[in-house]
Amino acid sequence: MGRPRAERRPDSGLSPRDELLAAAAELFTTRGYAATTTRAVAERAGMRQASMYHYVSGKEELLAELLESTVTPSLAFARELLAEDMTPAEGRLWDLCRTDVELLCGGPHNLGGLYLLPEVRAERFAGFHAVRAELKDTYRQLLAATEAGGALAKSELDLRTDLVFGLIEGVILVHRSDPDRPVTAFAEATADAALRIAGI
Amino acid sequence: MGRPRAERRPDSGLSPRDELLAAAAELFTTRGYAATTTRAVAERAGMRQASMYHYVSGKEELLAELLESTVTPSLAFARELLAEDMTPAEGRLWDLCRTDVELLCGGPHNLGGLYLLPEVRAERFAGFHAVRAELKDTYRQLLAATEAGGALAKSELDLRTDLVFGLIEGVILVHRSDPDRPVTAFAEATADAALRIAGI
DNA sequence: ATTATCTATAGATCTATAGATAATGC
DNA sequence: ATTATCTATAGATCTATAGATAATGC
Repeated sequence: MGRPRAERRPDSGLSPRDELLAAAAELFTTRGYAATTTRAVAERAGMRQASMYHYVSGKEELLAELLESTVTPSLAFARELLAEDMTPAEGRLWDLCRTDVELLCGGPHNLGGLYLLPEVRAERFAGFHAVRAELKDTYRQLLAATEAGGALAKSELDLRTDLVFGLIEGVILVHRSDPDRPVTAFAEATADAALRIAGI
Repeated sequence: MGRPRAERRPDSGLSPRDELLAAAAELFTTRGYAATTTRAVAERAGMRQASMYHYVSGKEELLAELLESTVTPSLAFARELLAEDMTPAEGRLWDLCRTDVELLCGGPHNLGGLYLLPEVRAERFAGFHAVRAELKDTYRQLLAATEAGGALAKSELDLRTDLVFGLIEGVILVHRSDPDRPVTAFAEATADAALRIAGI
């Protein structure tokens, strides 16, 4: 109900809010955040610019929600893995790496690419940064639980964590310059590489 | 000569054009390209907004020039290394990785971070992409010249090149989240990691 | 009556040009 | 006379609000 839209389109199945999020995801990742106007987002979602404000307070809210949606599933999986303390840490770390690469490269738009936006550093997105820091800490803990990692001094452990985490996030850049690469094999190869960096 | 500036400042030693480039480098990397106004760039360079147009045609020209200045030195060094075909390729690859990490993390602003800007994909910056592709190809050739690399099938060689190159560029992200890390040790550790990924 | 949408627009930018001005050089 | 700079501004945005409208539900 409510006034009909000016331009009717086939039903996407998504709620208007989700249509806005999907439109924002595509535009933010391809054109950038600042370069994307509220009009562009609204129109791609099938409504007029002003109608967008019925669902969200503005662009910021869209970016904040998209950002969190990229890390939250990773963190959930990472925590599951961390809890399984009877399986060897090596295999769990490998699983985490593979899954993260698949999550980063899997979606329709390069959602991980949102993390590259300079605006993301703003205080407004502290929530995202907190979740990301937790995810990184899970990497550190898994690394420390491996046989090779258990022997490391703290500073060396931190360094390896940064290198492994950097490799995984660097995947966003690789994916950006070659979006059509088959994901599964690439995710496994990256996980292999991560373990080699970790010293396993 | 010419009319004096409205606000006098201590001489930086740089030409006005270079002051504009330096200002743009800082603002583009921290706030992003689209979010940076011509006024912000000009004013940080010590002149009024309109005066900027006496030196450059607009923001695009600044970004194009900054981008090329980040890869050109890398490529020059990479080519030197490629030519030294009596020294083992393993050591040369390590040198290239180390030097690139130092170039990416060394400067005053996170200049490598420019590469993360979504706007960089535009056709306008084809020159930069060409130079970057050449640099990546040098990585591939060095890798192929190593003992481990010589045995690889083409697709496997390409994959390892992507992983190594991804690790190096991923360093931009690591550097962004921790800009104060001592660069030299980090560059060496990253080069070590790159060789491990390469299978050496 | 409720509500999802629309149209219209005020106010705040931002870019790029036009034309004035304040130095130096000849 | 030359030139690096300035001030002023036209034209083109873009955001967010105000208020109208066209559906459905009761």
